[in-house]
Amino acid sequence: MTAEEKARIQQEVDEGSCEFMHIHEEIVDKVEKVMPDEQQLLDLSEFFKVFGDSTRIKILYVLSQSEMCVCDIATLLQMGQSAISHQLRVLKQMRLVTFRRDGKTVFYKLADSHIQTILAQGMEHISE
Amino acid sequence: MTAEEKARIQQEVDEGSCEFMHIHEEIVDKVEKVMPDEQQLLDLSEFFKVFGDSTRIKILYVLSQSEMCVCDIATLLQMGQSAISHQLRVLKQMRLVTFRRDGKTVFYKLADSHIQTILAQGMEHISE
DNA sequence: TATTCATATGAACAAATATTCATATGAATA
DNA sequence: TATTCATATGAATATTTGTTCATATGAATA
Repeated sequence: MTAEEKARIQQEVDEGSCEFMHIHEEIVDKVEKVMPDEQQLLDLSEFFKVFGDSTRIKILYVLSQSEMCVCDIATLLQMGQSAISHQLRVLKQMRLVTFRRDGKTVFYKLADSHIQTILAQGMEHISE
Repeated sequence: MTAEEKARIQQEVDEGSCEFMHIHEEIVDKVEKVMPDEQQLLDLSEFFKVFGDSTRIKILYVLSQSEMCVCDIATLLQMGQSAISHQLRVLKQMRLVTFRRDGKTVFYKLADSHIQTILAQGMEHISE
């Protein structure tokens, strides 16, 4: 057992989480080696967080059917323009939607095909 | 314009969201016809909500590498056993993980291949 | 260039949620 | 069957997050 491992185990004991003997070292060591950056997993959860709100899911769904403007979305969802606009900002920041301007109107659409794939996989999962 | 449409538009005006003229009726009507149940979209957002937390994403990630017990996960994530256990319950309820018992130990693993697909698509998206 | 109007934004409030601490549960085994 | 120990759970707290209201912005056009 390396010094690093000892330190790790001591930390667990300090935290009161797990005792020594029943940790499966082979598994822990193996997986530890392939863990992505903390930051990458954080980004990943931030990305999925965007899908985890019913308003945003509805927006993504309607945009999967057709490009449309803020007011079309507000109408379909029966919600206020401001709420939609706030959520569109979140979707833009996470690059889930893009937009084009046409006169005074801004048309939004899904950014890329990953979004469709993820929505479809989610639909499959909950339909099982 | 049908009575139903008029009612809808009146509602928007009441809500102060959108004025009358700039709604694109063809789009709204077309998409309205294919909207899934409110409940289905709600379930979908609840499903994705589970991916939207860094602790749960880390759990899903480590389980994508190997089946393992609660304490292995707590060790890898450097978190308390209780926190992991609470999150595993969420993951179980949403059928993202399953488990088997072996003596006093409970081994968890990912429930099905959708989970892997969704994780992979998410990784691709944030890596672009 | 003054006005209009679709969209965006800031602040405030309400609601949801993750972690910790303390403790319960319940399967294995002494 | 009494004990052990991995895991689960309830309550409390702190933080995050979504919506509303009021207002700003800024592109089109009169």
